[in-house]
Amino acid sequence: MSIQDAHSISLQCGACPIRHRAVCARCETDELALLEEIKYYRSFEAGQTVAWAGDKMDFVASVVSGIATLTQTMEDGRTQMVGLLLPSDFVGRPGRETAAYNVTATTDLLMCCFRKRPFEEMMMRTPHVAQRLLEMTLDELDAAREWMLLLGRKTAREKIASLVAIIARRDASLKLRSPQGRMVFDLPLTREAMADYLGLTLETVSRQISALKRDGVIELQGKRHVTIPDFDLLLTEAGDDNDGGYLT
Amino acid sequence: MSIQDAHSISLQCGACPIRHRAVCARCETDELALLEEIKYYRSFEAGQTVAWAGDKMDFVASVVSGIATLTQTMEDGRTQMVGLLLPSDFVGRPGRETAAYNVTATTDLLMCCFRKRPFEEMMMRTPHVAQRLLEMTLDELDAAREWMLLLGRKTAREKIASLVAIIARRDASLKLRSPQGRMVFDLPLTREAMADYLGLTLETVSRQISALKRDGVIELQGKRHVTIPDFDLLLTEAGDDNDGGYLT
DNA sequence: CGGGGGCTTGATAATACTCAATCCGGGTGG
DNA sequence: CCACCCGGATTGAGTATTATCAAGCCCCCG
Repeated sequence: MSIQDAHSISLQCGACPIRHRAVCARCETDELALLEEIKYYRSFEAGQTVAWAGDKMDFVASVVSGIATLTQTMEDGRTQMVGLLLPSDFVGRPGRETAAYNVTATTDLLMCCFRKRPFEEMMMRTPHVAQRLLEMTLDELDAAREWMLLLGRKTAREKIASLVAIIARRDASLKLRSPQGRMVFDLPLTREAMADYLGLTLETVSRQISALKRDGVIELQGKRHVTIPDFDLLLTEAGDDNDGGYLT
Repeated sequence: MSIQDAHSISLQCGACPIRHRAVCARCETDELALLEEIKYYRSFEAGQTVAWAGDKMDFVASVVSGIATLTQTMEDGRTQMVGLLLPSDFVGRPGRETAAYNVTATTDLLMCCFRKRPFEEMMMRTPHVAQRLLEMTLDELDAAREWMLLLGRKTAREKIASLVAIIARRDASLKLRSPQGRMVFDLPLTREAMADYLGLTLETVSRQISALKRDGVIELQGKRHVTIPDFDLLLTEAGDDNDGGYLT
């Protein structure tokens, strides 16, 4: 999906790559037709800002392709990432007028947007959108709580290992594989973005990546391309409980 | 509301102190009647565990009075609080069989419980419960993201000031006041619980409380009773943006 | 070949942690 | 009634981890 496409085509919902996971996943054919009427596509280049915290935001959207981040900043410039949005993830809050966070495209990004007002009306009338949104929000809350454990209690090394594991898992799920054994993928984030995710400085990120490489937990081809020789080892380094769970 | 009451009386929803803020806030009279049928009260003493992570949990609940915490722990014992539940807050996730976190009563606690199955059925049939739950979950997600900024980027001093401000705000909202000027209230958490909230050690919590006291940002009567001479000063210490916002 | 962004590495400093001793206040049992 | 005890809290000394400041590298691209 190239950037230009966004202006020239109107993707059919039935053929949408995120159809089965997005906020519209539960919709019936007739509901989909309603969504089809109010949706439009917007694209952003890597690095572009989608919205600034406090901006009026008159749409909500699903990420179709690419990656976006939600970040919060303090007056002195300290910034913390509070959301990492991958394809099918939802942006914006029904019932809120302004953006609560900075939304930034970290790769080229395509979003499926709905004007807020019609979307809210649709949520009132049909239950399936609201049901799916609740489910997705609960999942996000769980992810946020996992993230809080990482931020509050993990060491720098564990934080890096955790982030690599998270990305590995998401990549595997995209490829419909189970995360285990040897895995190969790309890091979609700069060292600075990783630092903002993990509550570290970019120097510490760099050092710990080097350390994990030295210790054979990860292998690097270039700066971004990663090989995990042993996913379980990575999980151990992340401080995650990787024994048990599969017997229940 | 004493502990004994939980076993002897069945509070009428119409007279419930959290009626206007809880998951049932939007319910009509007839929906309330349905809830009334499936609800029951449970009480816990301060310190008791409501559920362990991984336990089967066959109910969801609203906190009626008292305070509970959600915590996550790593194998080596490091623990991070990921939720602080005050009256009207909701516990449990529809559609999930087991508890995802440790739920602990930090004060005497009264909960209004619904067996999961009937509650889920009710969510399917009537929209008002699901709508309110979505709203509450979105609010919690916002709070979690604010919390992430705190954990990832704030100094120990800022963390303490932030926590005191959060508690002050909630206490004010309970008393239907706006948070400003001079404020007096109790800290409902031990130093250790604060440390788990903030991702610090209890020694650091203690030291920073002493420092804020020394600097006149807070005053203490005993260990728990706090006076804030100037709420704006506290917000400044918390690193929060306290100018602007009230003009929009 | 030069420039620049992203990244790495090094030296030093600051913040928060660890280990340890002591304090305080409230409840209990002699 | 008072001494004791205990959990929670405070304070101190020394250490470790991570941040800060700074220099330089790598690789792509013009």
